[in-house]
Amino acid sequence: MKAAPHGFSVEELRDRCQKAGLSLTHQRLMIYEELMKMGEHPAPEAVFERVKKKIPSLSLATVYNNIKIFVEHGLLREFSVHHGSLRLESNLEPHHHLVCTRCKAIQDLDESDFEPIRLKKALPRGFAVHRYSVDVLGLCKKCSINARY
Amino acid sequence: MKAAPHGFSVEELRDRCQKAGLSLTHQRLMIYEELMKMGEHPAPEAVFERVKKKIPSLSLATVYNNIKIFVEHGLLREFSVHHGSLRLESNLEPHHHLVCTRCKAIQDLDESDFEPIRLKKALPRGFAVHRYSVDVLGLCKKCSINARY
DNA sequence: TTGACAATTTAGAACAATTCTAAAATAATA
DNA sequence: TATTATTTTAGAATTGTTCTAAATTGTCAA
Repeated sequence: MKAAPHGFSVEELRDRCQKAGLSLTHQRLMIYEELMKMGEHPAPEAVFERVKKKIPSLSLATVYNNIKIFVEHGLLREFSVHHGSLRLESNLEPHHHLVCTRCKAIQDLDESDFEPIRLKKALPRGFAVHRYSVDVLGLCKKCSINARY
Repeated sequence: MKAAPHGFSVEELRDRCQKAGLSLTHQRLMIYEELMKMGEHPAPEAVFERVKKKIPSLSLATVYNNIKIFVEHGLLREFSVHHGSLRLESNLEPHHHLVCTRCKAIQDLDESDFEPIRLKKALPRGFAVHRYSVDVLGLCKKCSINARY
């Protein structure tokens, strides 16, 4: 559970914001810094609570706004592509997925299409592995064509 | 986008329900069949809309109920571990995840801990791969201990 | 086959996560 | 410093999901 020291310095962030036509507000900076500090795949609510201690006037909408902006500008990523609603899977055979990050389409890939997944190092003690799930992430044909507008 | 012919026949389903102490209602059967037919990683709402055409009195709660029951009994799976809220990722380095399906905890795993992911077959034409993401799914130490009560 | 009991369904309320809105505040830039 | 574009804010609105209690239906033993 070690926190990783990710992210840009204030100067680098200011630079990137400028290039992207984004104002560097106090809120934006504090949210960014907290996100980088937390490192534990936090939910927006958790970020809000932390930053609110430093900026009591902070609005939850501001946190959502900035998260969206950070993601759009590649400063941050979402853990999973399909956060919005539950997606179900009737295929119980071992398999993996081809996922378009733009249109969110999912396609199954046979497990046998892959070389076996192998770890070089041992996993944390006590973790009982049930299965591996590989997502091949990218843009489907349709979306890669539309991407260059 | 081919639909896969998953799932049990009515008789097999009746059998499994009986063994699990579940009634085999008309709604349950229709929801199950539709789920197996859809195959496209549907959301609950989409299942509801389809089955409602056959059973107009159907309630959305029934769909959610049955999905939960099917998942609990291993007749169905969730596409990705459901966190209920957006989870963020500040680590932009290539890496993978260790995920506990019970407590939903996520831990990063260095990409270098894995042998390279390799495909045996070509992916669908036109798909532009950005990255591979491996989830190692199972129970963390704490949860595997609590699991046997 | 029926009757009793348990399981399920239903509609709508409740809840949680997220987005929207419009006015007020702030940052960028000339 | 003034102007303009961007951002923040609070709260309302929306969406996805769960809860509730009454009505219905399925199961099983007699």
